[in-house]
Amino acid sequence: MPELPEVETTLRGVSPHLVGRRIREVIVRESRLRWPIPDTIHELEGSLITAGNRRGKYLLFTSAKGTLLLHLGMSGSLRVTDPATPWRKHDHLALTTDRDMQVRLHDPRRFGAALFIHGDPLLHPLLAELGPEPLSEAFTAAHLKAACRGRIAPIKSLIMDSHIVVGVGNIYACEALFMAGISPMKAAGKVSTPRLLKLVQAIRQVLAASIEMGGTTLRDFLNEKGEPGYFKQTLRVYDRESQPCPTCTTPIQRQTQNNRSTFHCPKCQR
DNA sequence: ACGCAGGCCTGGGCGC
DNA sequence: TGCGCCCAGGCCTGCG
Repeated sequence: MPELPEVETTLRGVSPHLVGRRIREVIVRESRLRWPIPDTIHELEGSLITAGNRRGKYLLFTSAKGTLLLHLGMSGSLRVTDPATPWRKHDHLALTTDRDMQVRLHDPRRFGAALFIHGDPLLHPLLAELGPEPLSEAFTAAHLKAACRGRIAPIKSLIMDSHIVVGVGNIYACEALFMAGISPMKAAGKVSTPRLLKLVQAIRQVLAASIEMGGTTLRDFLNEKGEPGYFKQTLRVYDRESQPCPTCTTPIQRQTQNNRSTFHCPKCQR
């Protein structure tokens, strides 16, 4: 579900309720996520959360004891709620704060994760090898060009590879490639440098615009208040099979790449 | 090293 | 109404 804009939206929504707050209680109702929730997560109890950050699609909440790492997987979301609110099915984890509020992790498919990391989280194997943040200055055309050199894999696979650039999932990969006029199937190594520059700009633009609108709610993404994001209405190719291309009216095509749906305009994207 | 398919899960929508 | 199939914002693992 969530790509970078949805994770960023979640971070912004949840941070005011966690950062500067002390965790009173950690409640684990279902520990079987992508990896088991470790017992060490209870070390958060009594701890002050001093910072909330995002690295790629990972959320990081810092305490003196260690860092809480959350990943929302395909179907995860965080909700800020009163502790008295009835639990929903698939509410797996909750943090109760000293303000008597709860942040609950809801994740029907359980592809998400909640880990507790001692020491520098950026050295954790999940984070250590990640590529640059797409909205940072480190994500440049030169970087993308170097990553694409000699690669015969489709360009879409490369921009969805978190070792090359983080945060770009299926929706925004399709959208950015449309904006840049590049076919998702084109071999990465064969995309010209000017077009790679356009792609970098398109990725930045589409992610920033989506964050502005609170992310994309396709089916089930909701922010910390349970509200949807509004970027879906802005999508130009994703989930629009057979609908007219907004530029040239050619029907948008859907096909499968790496077991994922790809949407593109066969005329505008080469 | 690289490219790809499979697997992890649940739930919604569809055709029969 | 029910069943089986396909599909879904991610990403790790293991194969050739």
